[in-house]
Amino acid sequence: MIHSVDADIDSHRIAARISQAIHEHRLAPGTKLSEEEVAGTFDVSRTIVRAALQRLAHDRLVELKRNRGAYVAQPTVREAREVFEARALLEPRTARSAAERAGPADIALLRRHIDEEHAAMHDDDAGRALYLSGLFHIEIARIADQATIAAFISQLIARSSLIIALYWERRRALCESHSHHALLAAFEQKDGARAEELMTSHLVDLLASLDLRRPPAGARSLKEALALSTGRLR
Amino acid sequence: MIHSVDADIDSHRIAARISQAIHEHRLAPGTKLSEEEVAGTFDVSRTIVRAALQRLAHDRLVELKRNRGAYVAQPTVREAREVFEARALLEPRTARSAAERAGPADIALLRRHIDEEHAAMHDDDAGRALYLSGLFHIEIARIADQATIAAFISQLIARSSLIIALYWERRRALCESHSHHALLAAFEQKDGARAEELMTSHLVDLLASLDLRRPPAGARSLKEALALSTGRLR
DNA sequence: TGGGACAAGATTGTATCCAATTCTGTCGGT
DNA sequence: ACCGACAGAATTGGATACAATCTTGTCCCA
Repeated sequence: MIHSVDADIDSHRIAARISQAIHEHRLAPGTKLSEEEVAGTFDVSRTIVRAALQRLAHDRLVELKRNRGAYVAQPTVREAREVFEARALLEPRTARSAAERAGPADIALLRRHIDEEHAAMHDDDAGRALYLSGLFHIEIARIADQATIAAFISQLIARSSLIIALYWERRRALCESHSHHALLAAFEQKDGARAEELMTSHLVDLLASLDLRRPPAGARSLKEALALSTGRLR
Repeated sequence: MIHSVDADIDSHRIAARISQAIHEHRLAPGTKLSEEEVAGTFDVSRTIVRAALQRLAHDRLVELKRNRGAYVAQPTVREAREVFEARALLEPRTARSAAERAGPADIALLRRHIDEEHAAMHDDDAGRALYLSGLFHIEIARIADQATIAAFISQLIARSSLIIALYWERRRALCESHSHHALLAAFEQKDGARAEELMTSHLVDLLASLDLRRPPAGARSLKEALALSTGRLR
């Protein structure tokens, strides 16, 4: 599962931790990631942190502004559409082939993911639920045994997490577990065609649950966040 | 075209140069990229080079071996299949939407690419022809106006270049320009469906022109290269 | 002659240092 | 009171120095 990467061990670990924090919505889009602060948190030198931030920047999870530091990315509306466009090309066919290949162990694993997702939901830990929901998709790519595509999907799902943080319409119920259950059923029956359809509509639903009209909803800088939350200033 | 990246300017430039060299088959798979050597070549410090190599490693163009340096990647047979699998998911639909969106300027640009490709071919500069042939695909993704997908395709094409270096069967004529001409015709007629079909079969042809049975054809290390080229060792 | 141990050299990994740029707060002018 | 200029502080960018690891060559012994 964890294929030991021969590249920078620590920077990999730090990038993974930050990535997970973003995924769980514990780091909001726009948050500044000061090199020294991160270095202090993980007790390494800035050199390592810089490598980690570069890696995250390459995955579009953070944006590096020259001489100004690293910030958790804030996908634009356009980027949001592009991410879901890419997912629409990759995930349905991948789900199909995963459904056709899935063995009992794979299905058990997926079921465990869904259960954990439920548990997190019940604990009102929406962040963790979102993270697990992402893992579900990544797991499917892994089952399809396509590491290259899985890497792409991982990146897209991480970015989706940011998009959800910015654009999710609270009004609409997201209710991912329903779609995931349906997908699991298709997997159990090795019904690739149905898995492909379900994944397609799942992605459509997800996109539909976003409000991609004008405004990037979330707090992007502390200043702006306060300005917005307190109504007009003064 | 060149949207000024706010991240490391020099490291971006160096990564691009190395990437192009790989693309043009001027750097063979397995070649070691010594930090100091690269640093000397571009007259910068190792710091910059390390950033560039990390970037290339993220794109799977080089492999970073801990404490042992950076080497031009040598995709396995499995990776080769995966890359073309991913291309098969992304490129046809992208070609379709590009064909439907392409304006006269886009078509002129594509035609210029094909012409340059011909010229390179005529000059017997197979490396440059291959590079331009890759640019043709990337240009299509750009026309489709999907930056995210375009980035994925760019990476896949770069890796394809390595795959071709390792697995291309010289016997079979590659004759990319023929396929590219046909695609261009579909673009001129704004025939998205046809463009999608043509791209699919183009990719199938490309994959078919490779010899993905056992052996990774190219020279991977100097030692092994000599061992192979001189027959049995003394 | 072949193989293993050891030492010197070379290369990468990380930390630290200094320069360059940006940010912040203050001052002075209008 | 508002705006711009300027100085100091803080932060990032890049180079260098040192430590850790690997490679290479030699020597000794079986």
